[in-house]
Amino acid sequence: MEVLTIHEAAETTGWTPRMLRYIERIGLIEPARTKSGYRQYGAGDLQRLRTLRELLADHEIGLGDVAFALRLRRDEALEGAVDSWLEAEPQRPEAVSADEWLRWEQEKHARIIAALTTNEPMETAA
Amino acid sequence: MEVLTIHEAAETTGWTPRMLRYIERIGLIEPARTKSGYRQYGAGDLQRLRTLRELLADHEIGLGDVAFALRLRRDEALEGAVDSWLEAEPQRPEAVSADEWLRWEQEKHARIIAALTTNEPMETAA
DNA sequence: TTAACCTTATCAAAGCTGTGTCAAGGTTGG
DNA sequence: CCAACCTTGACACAGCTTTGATAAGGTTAA
Repeated sequence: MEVLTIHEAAETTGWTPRMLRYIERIGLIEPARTKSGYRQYGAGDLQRLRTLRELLADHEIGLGDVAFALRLRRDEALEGAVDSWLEAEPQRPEAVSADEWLRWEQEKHARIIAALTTNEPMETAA
Repeated sequence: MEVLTIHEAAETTGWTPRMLRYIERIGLIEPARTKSGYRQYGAGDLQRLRTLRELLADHEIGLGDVAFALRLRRDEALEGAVDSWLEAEPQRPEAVSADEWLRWEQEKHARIIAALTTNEPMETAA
């Protein structure tokens, strides 16, 4: 047996067919299709569906959260913007003047751009 | 003028006081407090409130999304788990046997751990 | 060929998010 | 001391997310 239909995949992973379609729609797992459009879940898809369940349960997060993490990873501009915003976090308000903060902000952007163009630490190629 | 009250902060940032409390409750911006509990918004808080508005508008994301990104950044176990799950993404199902996939999975964890303990590319210290 | 699948689309309900408003009470500055 | 703030908590509502059910129709394998 090479690939499973949506009902079979649902059976072996604990999701419902409905949810498998939903998970696909939000971009998390997009199985191959037959010529006529039937979904074909391969071994990798099944494993990912199972680990997805664990991920959600273990950390009390939702599908939307994982979808957002995926979006972050695919949209570098977004990731940069979010990271950049979060970066300023640990500042205690009293500790900085508006001026210092602005300089920090500008340097931060520079740092992030530098990091983006310098680091490519984890190539996905085997 | 050093710090602003919640209504003043709302005024100058375009949020409502209600939303400022909400933003605090989801962990995004936690202003200092006076001894008696009044919120004190400093220059940094105000700047972050303004850039937060931009961030949401520019990228069509919600406060909950930013809150999740913050959670990712604070909970390394969560971040590792999510990244690890997303990592397997580009695989085409037909291309891998279950065996190969499992090995890939295991190596991936090793790679991620290695990366975590090796890279500390962006120190937040000035 | 036909039963048992699959597809997409739609209606629906439960729950969460984001936001307003109000109440009961504490703090503060003139 | 009191008007004008602030606090938390609650009720409420629109809109979105998550999930199920069902319908109308295409595909497939015995």
